[in-house]
Amino acid sequence: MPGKPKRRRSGCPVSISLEILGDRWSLLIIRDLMVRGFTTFKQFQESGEGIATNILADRLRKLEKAGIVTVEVGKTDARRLNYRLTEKGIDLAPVLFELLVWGAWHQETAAPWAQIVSMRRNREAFLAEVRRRWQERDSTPLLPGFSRAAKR
Amino acid sequence: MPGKPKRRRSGCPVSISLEILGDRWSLLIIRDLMVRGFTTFKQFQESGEGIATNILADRLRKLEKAGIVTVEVGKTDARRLNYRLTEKGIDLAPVLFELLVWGAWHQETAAPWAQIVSMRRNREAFLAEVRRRWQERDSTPLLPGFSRAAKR
DNA sequence: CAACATCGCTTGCAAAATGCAAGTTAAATT
DNA sequence: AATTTAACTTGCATTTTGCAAGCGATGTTG
Repeated sequence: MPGKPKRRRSGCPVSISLEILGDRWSLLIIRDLMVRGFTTFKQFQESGEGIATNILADRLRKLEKAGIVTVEVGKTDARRLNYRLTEKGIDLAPVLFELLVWGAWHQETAAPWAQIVSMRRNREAFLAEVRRRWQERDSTPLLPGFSRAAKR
Repeated sequence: MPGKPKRRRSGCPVSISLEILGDRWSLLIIRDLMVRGFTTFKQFQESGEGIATNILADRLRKLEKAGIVTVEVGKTDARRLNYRLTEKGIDLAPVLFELLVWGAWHQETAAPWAQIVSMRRNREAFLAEVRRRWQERDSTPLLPGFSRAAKR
């Protein structure tokens, strides 16, 4: 049952988390699922970050194997696959939240300052809202994209 | 002054954070600096995760350029370089905290369950303690290592 | 219902990052 | 003076990433 034992670097929880999430793309896909309301391959592809399709396919497969996302065939269009976060996936909200706050605080980003200050002040409310949306399958964007060529 | 403009994927704070931290090693080094009290190249090298020395050197350089760590020559031994987190670096504590909690919760790790429960309950106190230790240059380990061959 | 478009990939190949072992330099220790 | 130690660097093999093109199944259009 336990597939391949997959050699771990250590038993440290941080290290184990990073073996799944420690790359340039996985957490961005999760972000798109979490706060942008994306559900399809196409949307990730056009998210503005410029991920290659082979990498995207690979990451989605790995995230599914890791139990972070699920896929199901579209009801009305069988070509379309709908990706969705699992509970394990939505539990990454605090990680993404802290990454966002840290980046906005210490780097130059496109995020408006006032919004960051507000998010920091209302951390719990924000995270509750993220979870509520997930539970209710509400896929209206909670945060906007910040791509250089934001086609909106 | 702004060196090379370094093409960014987008202006999203999460994306920008991941351009610095999104790999398998950077956050582990930061973890070692933050809660294990490591300060030298040698210590990182022997941390049990098995990082190669060329990669370690590269990451330390990048983290320094990113303003996350500083280096200074040892007072008593001029061979020894002491690495230390900057304030920007210690501000990553919440990110690491959430990664640790998520990993311990959803994956099989070596972290004792009771300790995780306790950490979750006392998040603020824990983070305050991390910061206190940093300010006071207290480098006694706050959390243990979990390497398979933990030589302690 | 035939032609065309769209979705979610796969394939092939070049370029970059990573991993491994051995070597190097300057500073300490014996 | 010889040896050890710390912090790397170098060379090379392997792996991962990036880019462009192609492909099969499904859906839409005239």
